[in-house]
Amino acid sequence: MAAHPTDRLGFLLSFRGELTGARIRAALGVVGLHPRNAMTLMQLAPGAMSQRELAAVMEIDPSQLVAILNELEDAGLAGRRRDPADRRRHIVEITPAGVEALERVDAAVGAAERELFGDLTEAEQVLLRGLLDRVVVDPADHECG
Amino acid sequence: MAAHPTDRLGFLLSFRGELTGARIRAALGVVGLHPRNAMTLMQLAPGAMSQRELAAVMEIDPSQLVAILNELEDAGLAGRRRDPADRRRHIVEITPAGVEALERVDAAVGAAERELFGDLTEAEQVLLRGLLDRVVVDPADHECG
DNA sequence: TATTGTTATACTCTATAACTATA
DNA sequence: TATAGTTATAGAGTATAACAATA
Repeated sequence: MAAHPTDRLGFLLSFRGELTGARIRAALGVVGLHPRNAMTLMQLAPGAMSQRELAAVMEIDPSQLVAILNELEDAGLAGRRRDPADRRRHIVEITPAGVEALERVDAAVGAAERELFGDLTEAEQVLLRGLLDRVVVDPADHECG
Repeated sequence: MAAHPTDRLGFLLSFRGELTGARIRAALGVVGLHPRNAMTLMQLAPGAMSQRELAAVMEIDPSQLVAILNELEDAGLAGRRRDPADRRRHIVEITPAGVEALERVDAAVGAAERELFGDLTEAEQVLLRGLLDRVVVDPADHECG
């Protein structure tokens, strides 16, 4: 007992995840975009959707999405238009300039991943993915005291 | 190209790490302590040290440590005393009550880890630890834009 | 003059609730 | 009355700089 943080697998995963996240966010920012704005662009790439859907997918509050989309719109990387079927809704879509920016972001993230996982063989990366997928993370019923 | 976030190993590690961290923090809070206060107690368990050393070990600013130690001291879980050799220094040490609290925290973190990694065999947990240790996370020279 | 711990300040993030316009 | 988006406000967290005591 009395295990030091660094001896525990939970802390190791948490800390490595944190640092990996920081490295990925640095890559996301390559175009001069705030990391969360780049993430939003990624979510929009497959196709347009309403703000509410987008907020649900990204698991953020709709009110936070407003500022993100304002910035993306000001930068000409995404656009909002009213849904004719329900004029309360905004349909959000990525612009051609947004697609271009996203390509550069994708390349930077790919490079970051090659750096992060470069010491692992392809097989080991598959193994790591498989193990991570089996870590039980159900955020429910564990509020932080 | 144009890989969706969830397809990328970097995002997977980052997100799992995030959720694992949340679960661990919930466990750290079991005694009613703020997670970072419990972390501080963990660092103090092996032996006393100065505030500056403690801040260095925990990689936080010394000014942030002040509030943490105030709370731990108010709760009777840690104590500060002047270093006779250099009266500028505070020597920080865990109290018997702090050790007791830490035992309960340790038990809760252990339980959280059994939950998180319960689907993995011992061998797989060792494997996961080995793979995580080989992820290259050198935070230097990658500022977030 | 440099160092230890402390205080004060400002900035970012996030969470919440009110507000508008449409339905 | 309920829903989509927006705005405003407050709280936590963090980073920085100024400060007092000691070396």
